[in-house]
Amino acid sequence: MPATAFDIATSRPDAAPEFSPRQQVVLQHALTLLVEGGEKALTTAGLARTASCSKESLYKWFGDRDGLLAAVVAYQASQVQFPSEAGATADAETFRAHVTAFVEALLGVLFSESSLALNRLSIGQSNTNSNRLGQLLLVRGKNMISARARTMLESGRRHGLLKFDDAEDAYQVLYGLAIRDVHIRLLLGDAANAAEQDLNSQAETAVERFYQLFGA
Amino acid sequence: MPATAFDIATSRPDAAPEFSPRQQVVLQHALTLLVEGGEKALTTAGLARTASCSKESLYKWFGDRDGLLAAVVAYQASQVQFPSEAGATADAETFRAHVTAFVEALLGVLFSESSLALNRLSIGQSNTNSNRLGQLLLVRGKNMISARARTMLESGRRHGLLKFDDAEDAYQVLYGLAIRDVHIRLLLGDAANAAEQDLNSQAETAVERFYQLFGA
DNA sequence: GGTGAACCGTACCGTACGGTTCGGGCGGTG
DNA sequence: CACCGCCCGAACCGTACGGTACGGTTCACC
Repeated sequence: MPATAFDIATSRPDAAPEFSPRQQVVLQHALTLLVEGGEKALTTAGLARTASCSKESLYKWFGDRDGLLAAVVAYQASQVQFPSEAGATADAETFRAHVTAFVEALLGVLFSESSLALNRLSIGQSNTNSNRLGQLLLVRGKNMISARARTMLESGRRHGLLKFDDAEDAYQVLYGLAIRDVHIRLLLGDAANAAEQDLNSQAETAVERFYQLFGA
Repeated sequence: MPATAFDIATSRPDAAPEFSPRQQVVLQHALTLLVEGGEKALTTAGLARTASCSKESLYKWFGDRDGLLAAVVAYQASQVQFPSEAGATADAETFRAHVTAFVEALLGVLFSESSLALNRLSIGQSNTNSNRLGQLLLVRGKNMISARARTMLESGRRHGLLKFDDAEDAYQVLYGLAIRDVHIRLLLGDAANAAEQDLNSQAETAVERFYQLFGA
């Protein structure tokens, strides 16, 4: 029994499921279908036709439809990469620039069509299946990012650039200042306005306010 | 043709669809089914059985299943009531208390099981049906609340208690400070931790930070 | 008492989709 | 060449659900 849904859900978050190239191509097709038409558009027959594979292979690789959905989530999560923080706490200037870059990358990920599609999918399934998808997205997505953010903020605190008691709390404020209600509006199908599409200036404004609250 | 889905979607947001008492009972049953089991749990046959009505009546009242979903959204939106702001800008103390109460009410609504269920439903449908549900939720829910908030904040500015350029921008910051990532986590099926369930203290912290940024 | 509207309960139909099975093609290996 | 594993394409099955039709009941009104 190869990489089935069960393995994905229970494996360590940092252990990549290592889909074969062929499987990754299929998962990319599945993701495209999801982005275009939502969950209803991702049928096993439709995916088999689009990806030129047989339904038999889909069931062999992913177990069942839920396993396929979980695999899509895991696959896209593995595609997301954040800029590394190679010693970016040199001085106040570069640290703040680094924080801004982090926020901009966060906005870029959360507002991307693929992320929105998978969030929509997971949210739609969150009260069924013992909520495997939602947990998967939280563990492989949000928690990874939040961990990265906390270490970054704590590094700033150690260098006397920031002041806060709880890094998680500080990160949540930064998140709120940056995202506001844009994420939920996009999830509901609303369109971002011009200002909200300028991720760089959005990030700078958020960081500016964050420093007003937590700057040393 | 009575209050069909089409009427609901195109009618003015402030024109209540005026469901009959019998229909409201049925819609309440539908909402309960949604809260308990998500969209999949709301089948026409299941609702007819639960609410002791006939499918024929459902289709007569609401047109089709989409119309039923839209009616549930409209019904629950009409149930949400915010505390009135009867001259609450008397002095700085009571105004700030009023802002805090508003934020607490906002948290209470957004984190309620019915609101979460309807947001999940609308988000899950947001890339189908020309996105009627999402727009409905935005217009009847978020926009109403945001309008209330803006007038409140502008009243505070007129009285010299707050300082900002754009009321919408200020409200978004207040929203972000209060909600952070809790909403999306709850939508994904995560549970709120102890601190996040204390809506009052959450609201006070958010307002405290909001005043640091926008207090006069 | 008669009439008609509203409604309930149930049976029914068509379809879409998840999941299985089968025949056949293709490439590697002894 | 024979065998075998992997896979494609297509046909097939069972079921769940949206939507419709119909007989029977209640009740208001004349």
